[in-house]
Amino acid sequence: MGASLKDVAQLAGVSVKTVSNVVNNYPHVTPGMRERVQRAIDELGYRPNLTARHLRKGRTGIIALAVPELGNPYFAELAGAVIDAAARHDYTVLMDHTAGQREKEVLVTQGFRAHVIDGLILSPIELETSDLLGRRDDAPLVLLGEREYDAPYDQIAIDNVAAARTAVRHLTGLGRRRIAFIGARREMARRPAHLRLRGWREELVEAGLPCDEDLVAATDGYGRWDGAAAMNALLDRGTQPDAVFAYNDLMALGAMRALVERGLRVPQDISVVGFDDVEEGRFSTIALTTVSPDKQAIARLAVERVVARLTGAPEMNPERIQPGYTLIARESTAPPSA
Amino acid sequence: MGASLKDVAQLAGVSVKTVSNVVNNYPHVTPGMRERVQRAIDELGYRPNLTARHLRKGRTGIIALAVPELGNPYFAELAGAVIDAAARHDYTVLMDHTAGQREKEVLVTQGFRAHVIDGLILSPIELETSDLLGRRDDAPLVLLGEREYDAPYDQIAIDNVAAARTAVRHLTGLGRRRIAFIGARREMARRPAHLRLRGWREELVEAGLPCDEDLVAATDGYGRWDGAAAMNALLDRGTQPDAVFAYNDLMALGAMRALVERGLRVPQDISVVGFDDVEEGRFSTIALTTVSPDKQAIARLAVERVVARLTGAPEMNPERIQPGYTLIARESTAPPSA
DNA sequence: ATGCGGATATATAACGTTGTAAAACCTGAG
DNA sequence: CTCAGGTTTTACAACGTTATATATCCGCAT
Repeated sequence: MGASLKDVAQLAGVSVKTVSNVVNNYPHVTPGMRERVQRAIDELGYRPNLTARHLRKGRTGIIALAVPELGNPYFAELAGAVIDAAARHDYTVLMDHTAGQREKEVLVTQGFRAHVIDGLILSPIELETSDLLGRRDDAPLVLLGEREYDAPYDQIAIDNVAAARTAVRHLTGLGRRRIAFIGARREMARRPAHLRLRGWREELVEAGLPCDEDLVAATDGYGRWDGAAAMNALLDRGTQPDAVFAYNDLMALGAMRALVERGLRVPQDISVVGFDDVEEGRFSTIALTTVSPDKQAIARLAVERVVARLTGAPEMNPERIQPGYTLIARESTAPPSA
Repeated sequence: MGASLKDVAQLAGVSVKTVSNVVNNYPHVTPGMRERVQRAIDELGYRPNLTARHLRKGRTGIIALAVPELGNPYFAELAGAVIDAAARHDYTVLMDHTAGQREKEVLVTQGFRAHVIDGLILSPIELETSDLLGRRDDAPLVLLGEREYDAPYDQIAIDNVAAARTAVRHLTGLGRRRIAFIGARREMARRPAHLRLRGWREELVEAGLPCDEDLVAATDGYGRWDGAAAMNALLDRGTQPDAVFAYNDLMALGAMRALVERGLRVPQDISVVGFDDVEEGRFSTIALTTVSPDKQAIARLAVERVVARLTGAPEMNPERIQPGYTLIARESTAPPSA
């Protein structure tokens, strides 16, 4: 197995601590000594055992990032950004996925991998506020995503209601009048927690346009397939929308695919707007109009927040931070063809 | 901070080891004792310190997975599969990405996070065989992906040459005659390492069709944008292919987008085949024909291999394992329109 | 010479866990 | 009442580090 400090010390004929001092280049070490020890280190190919260091220091330098599903490119892209941001602070990221199951989310919340992670960034889906209160683990926790929680933790998310309203306003501005919403999960269809749905509703009400339940298509999951199924369901039941606002890009893409299969033209017959600005939407045959949250900022802020609590200001007041977003109009939206 | 075994022992009035025995439910513990200790555990909210356990046992239960880029859905989907496979063996996955840079790949190879990971699954891009020889770290290493290495490590990859030939044969079978290849990295264009390129060439030669350099479009990266750029370059320089075989789905999708923008019809004017079977391709407006490697099998085999070396058979002979693949014909390929 | 102070090296004790070996405790047979 | 034989519990050491406090060294002023 790998050599330890002791082995190096023995070979160099010095004390263990001296080797440690060299390894961590502690200032007060004679150049001669430093070289002698270094030679032994090289000869044995010594590499410090981080596990031991972790135990001694009580810190591991690892942050966990728990997302529902890596297969969703939004989370994959976000994960990449988080890994980079963490690296800038010398932290490593341990990935986990919850499949959007409440049970797993709770598990992650309650000291998952106790003591091996210094902090946790979680993007929950089913988690409830009550699950958060009475949390025992004391590792800093930052929440991401669409849900808002009444709990003392940092939450980083764009203003989903406003963003959704911007998307819908884009459609109404184009002259669309029957705007459907795709992606309310069945169980939550009428819960206020669904911010994007709320934004859709608010904007339509304000514009004096219909926003009845008929225009809302529930889904089971958040994937392309769910989007396609919801779109088909909507059309099958006779709803005739002239535009669709989807909960996310994946569902929007699925919906577009369903529309094309039925011979409907996007954007002329039905315009489509997504949410997330996943790269895939940019390169889709019909490029997708979407709401683009600032993923870099989200990742950066989340990491900074965790790191700040870890180094120095643990009792900092929890905040709700709202990074920016932009609406990116592409090919999937246009005025109705006369 | 969290309570330790010592705290629990003190509260329960027993020895530290007894508490440890209860925690690990060691058989020889009196029911009464067990209950008394359990009560103390609950009262203090004790959670075992995994770091200490790791140090003691010399194992962490963590395997690292290093991929070039999480933003590429192929790797994201693969990562998901690896995480699941690892979970089945009670291992956790630490993600890292190398951005496809040789330097980072080498770093990962040489005992990255020494001693905190038990094993490593790496999907290299630029890594050379020489980087692998003389590796000092003794954590099991499994290599994934298109490159083949002459080094004593397990390698898991589908038969890329055969798979590429299958893809090309599909095109020739459809009556396509000028089949371009997109995605040879500039530096490697003529290296034998590029298995998919080799397959393309072999199949064309055997079919007596042209496979000159003019039909090969080099790229810098592996993304959608690179695919689009390569496609445009190909057409700009006057090459007139009637089909394109792309190194991966992302590039194929980018190429399709470029073709549509130029007013060319897919599949009629130019047919397109990708590689990876990323979900995105299935839902693309023009569903993408592709080679589908068995990702579940790849993930499962990689994890099993690592775990096997970790538990029991460390000196097992390194093997090259080839999981299966299928060609999935969808809408992006068809016979030329007369 | 003697002593002082700063720089360099060391011995020892933790961090929280588990393996080992030995101690304490039972039970029932002689 | 004693002791063998088993079960249950304990003390102690170790995993590889680093912090603390202590020891050693050196040059230089007294």
